Amino acid sequence: MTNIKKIAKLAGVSVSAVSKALNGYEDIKEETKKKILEIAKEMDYVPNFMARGLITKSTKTIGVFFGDQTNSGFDSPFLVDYFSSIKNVVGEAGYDLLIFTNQKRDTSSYKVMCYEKGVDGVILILTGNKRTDEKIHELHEAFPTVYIDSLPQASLKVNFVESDNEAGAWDATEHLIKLGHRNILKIAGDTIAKGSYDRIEGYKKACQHYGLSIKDNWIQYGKYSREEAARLTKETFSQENDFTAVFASSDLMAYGVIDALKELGKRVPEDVSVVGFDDIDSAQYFNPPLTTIHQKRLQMGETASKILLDIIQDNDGTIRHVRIPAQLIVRGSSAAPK
Amino acid sequence: MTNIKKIAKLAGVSVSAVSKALNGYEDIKEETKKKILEIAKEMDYVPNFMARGLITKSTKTIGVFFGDQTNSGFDSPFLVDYFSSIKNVVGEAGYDLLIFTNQKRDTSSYKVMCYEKGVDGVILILTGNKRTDEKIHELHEAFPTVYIDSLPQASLKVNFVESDNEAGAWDATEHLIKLGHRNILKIAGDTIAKGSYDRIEGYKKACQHYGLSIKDNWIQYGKYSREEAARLTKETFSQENDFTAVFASSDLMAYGVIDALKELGKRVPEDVSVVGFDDIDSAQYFNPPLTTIHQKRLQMGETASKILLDIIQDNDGTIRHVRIPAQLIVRGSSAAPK
DNA sequence: CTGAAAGCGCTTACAG
DNA sequence: CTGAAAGCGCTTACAG
Repeated sequence: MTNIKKIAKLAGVSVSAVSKALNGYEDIKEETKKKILEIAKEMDYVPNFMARGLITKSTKTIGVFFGDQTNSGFDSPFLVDYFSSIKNVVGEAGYDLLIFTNQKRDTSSYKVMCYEKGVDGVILILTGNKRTDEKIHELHEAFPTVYIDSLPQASLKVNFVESDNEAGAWDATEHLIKLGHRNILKIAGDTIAKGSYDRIEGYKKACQHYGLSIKDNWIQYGKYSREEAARLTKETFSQENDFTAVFASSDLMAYGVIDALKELGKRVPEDVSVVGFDDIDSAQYFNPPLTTIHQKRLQMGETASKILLDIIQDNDGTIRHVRIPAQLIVRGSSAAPK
Repeated sequence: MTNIKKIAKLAGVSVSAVSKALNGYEDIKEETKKKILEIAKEMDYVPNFMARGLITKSTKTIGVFFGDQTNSGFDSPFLVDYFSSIKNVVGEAGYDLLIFTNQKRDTSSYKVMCYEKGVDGVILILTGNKRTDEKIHELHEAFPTVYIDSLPQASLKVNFVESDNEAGAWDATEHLIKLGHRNILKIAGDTIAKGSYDRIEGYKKACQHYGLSIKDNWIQYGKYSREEAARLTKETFSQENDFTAVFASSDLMAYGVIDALKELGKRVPEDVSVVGFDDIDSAQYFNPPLTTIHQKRLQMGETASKILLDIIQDNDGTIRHVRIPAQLIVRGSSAAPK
């Protein structure tokens, strides 16, 4: 490939002049500039981004970490939406995306990985079990960072965007209560993410608000796994058989619940109503079509990207925290109890 | 951040010595090496990858282009599987992924973009309408490149991995014929990709093999769009009403066909059988569950990544072309005609 | 307006 | 084994 030096030689000017022409500086004669640009074009000049980045410390690249966790790699139904919206916003602003996949390096520090690749900012998505407050905080101190969803701890002082999980869980629970259900089993997710707690909170508060008292074993932890949710459902129903509804903290777990209910010879929604959370693509096609809480993932990705671009341009140190409303979608898996 | 110079100073050695220690060279005293490594660790040294890349011309990064096309951005149901498998293979080999999203630059040349970002190799996925033989060929000459799926032209001399589309289409058609169908409408995709032609070929050849004669208007082009497929189905059925089966070149189009048939008051599969192609996630949940051709996308991504890593290590100029078998999955949308 | 020079942080022959 | 030096391709004060 051509470099700035060759162009300078051909144009009969200095490399500084070429650099200025190429970067649109004003203090250069229009004529000289034109000539340089012509030659550059003729020679198919492409700036070497590493040489440039070495000086400017910018690579026009956004780093993305995601999915160290079961059910949240690229196989997660959410990721597609997040990526698609991030891609658009960030792409329009002139950035490419660097996805950290290298497993040969020491992955104990997000910060170090970012230094290594020289990204201008970072988006963290569902970074799973391996995340810790320290890792995220260290990163946040060193790079413009936005966290999407699944934050380890509520108290963490980082920029982040999430669904309003508590309100969503409240709406799901209220929906069941208003249909007439009194005994509602909660299949919760794991306990590492803020969102998981919020979905339990919403359930508890709605029950309390409507005067339903919850027994200890009414909240079970299904690890966001279809199989585990099925197992728990069977186990819990074998101990206590008067549940008329189940509220699962994810659609995948709701599928597991329905699997189990079918095995137990219960019809959904005639015998037991089931509500999920997420509204993944297949939820509308499931049999029965799943009543669930729709997460506005595109909007979440978009919002996170915009915040990140803002911070990259001007980081005033303010911590931003955006909560996107989630929406109850009533489909065929919920109905009034008999 | 610390650099090599500071470490050299602290260790009381030259920068060359530090560089050698850090990169595991042999011609350095064990004792010196140890000391350097200790200090580097103490100071949280991270090599500057841009300075290194400037010299080594390697960034340990694989570039990915995808989706300039309708229905094939990150919103494509396939992409997830491709990415997930690429991520694993490439990540194990010590590479990160650079996704070209920047829309502010001139995107007329893949090659130029790759030079700009300094990637070590490239994977092209479903790069849609904007792709041309020249663009792809130019890239192939300059960088280790593998194309997955959706190749513009059969003749193109590039490394690529695809499903065996023709055999898959043959199997789908044969399945319908063996059920007893004689009048099978083909809703094909667009006409820019090799795979699209192959799926038509498979249909034609199977029909021919079993002595079915196809009329001209039995092959319609639905642009891989659910809506367009629905429109075409209604239009074609209004002209000719004796089809007992439809074979669509994608699941999304099969959904569109079923949408249209429902509108026309036809039951699937009782009145008309429908077979799709792809086996996207929701196909099994659709009502009725869709009979379709399963593409082994994970295997495709894996194969493409392995080929790419091979080429990066040792490019002998051989063009590799791998065809992965696709598999008929019989579900509820196909049955014998009445 | 123009160019010589320093420098970003590293690696790589090469001389000792 | 060790270090001085050149150089990767660029940008950025600075002097003229």
